[in-house]
Amino acid sequence: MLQLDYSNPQPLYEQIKEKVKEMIFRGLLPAHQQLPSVRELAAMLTVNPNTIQKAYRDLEIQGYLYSVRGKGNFVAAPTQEHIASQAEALLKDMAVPIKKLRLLGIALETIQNRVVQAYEEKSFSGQAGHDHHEGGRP
Amino acid sequence: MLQLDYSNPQPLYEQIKEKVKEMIFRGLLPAHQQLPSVRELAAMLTVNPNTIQKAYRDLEIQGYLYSVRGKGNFVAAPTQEHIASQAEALLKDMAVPIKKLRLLGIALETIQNRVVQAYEEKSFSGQAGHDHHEGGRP
DNA sequence: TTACTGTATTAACTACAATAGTACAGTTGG
DNA sequence: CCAACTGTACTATTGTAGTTAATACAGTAA
Repeated sequence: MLQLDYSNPQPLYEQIKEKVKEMIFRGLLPAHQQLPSVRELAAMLTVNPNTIQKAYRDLEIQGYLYSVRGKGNFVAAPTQEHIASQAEALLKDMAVPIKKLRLLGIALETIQNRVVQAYEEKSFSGQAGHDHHEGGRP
Repeated sequence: MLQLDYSNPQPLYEQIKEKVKEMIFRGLLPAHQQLPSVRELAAMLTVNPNTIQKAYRDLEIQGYLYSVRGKGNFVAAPTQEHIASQAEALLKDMAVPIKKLRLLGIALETIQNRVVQAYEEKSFSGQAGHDHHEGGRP
């Protein structure tokens, strides 16, 4: 469901953020769905609760979650504005490699073909997990 | 000519590598052109010689430079194979944001429009304000 | 020889990522 | 109320990467 890669130089909390965002985008986590508690998810991933706390906090700041003291963390309702700003950031990211490719003398058509290819490709970490609701139980 | 950004979280040696690569791609540094010595460039950028050494070393490993003990560092002659592998890496980089954009529900056409836009844009590092519109499509 | 080149090594300092432990504040159900 | 859960905050410690610093060694050339 949420697998961490310790050989990845990317920080654990960044990996967690990515996974949660991806699950939200895929619709696996509907709006107002409660997330595992900081301590619970930390136990599931065998990382420190502080690491989860940082991931959740960042996601809250970025507008993906909202957190309620004493209750938990919940998926935020997506706004059109939020999606647009996320898309804009991603489109901007693409500009850098494109400009480098032009400097390398790569034709625009070549790039566009790969864009279509990437867009149509079955995406990364492909398997859909199943929903498993669970209460805390010692 | 080669300006470092200390507010950039990217390591100095990475910034230096990027700049040198860019100058090579732009043809400002022809093959076999001698680069500033490690100590000289370090003095120019007011950074430690070790930082320059690391940048040069990485560029040598990546095939951009060759270095001769006692003489200096020189721009390597570009090979078709080298360019192809660089291009492949950049194309691969583009795949990640594209897949995220699809998850966001962004249309392929929207992405492609921005690809064209980025490709045709003149500016890269530093210079802004010059909106030299060239070509364009009806 | 002298003065330049690249190269290697070690030490120290800083920042960040992560763990560990503790403490406090708010919610909820029995 | 109380116990058990939630989020939140803080300090201390470890490990690693980036950077500076200083020194040394090896090859080239005037």
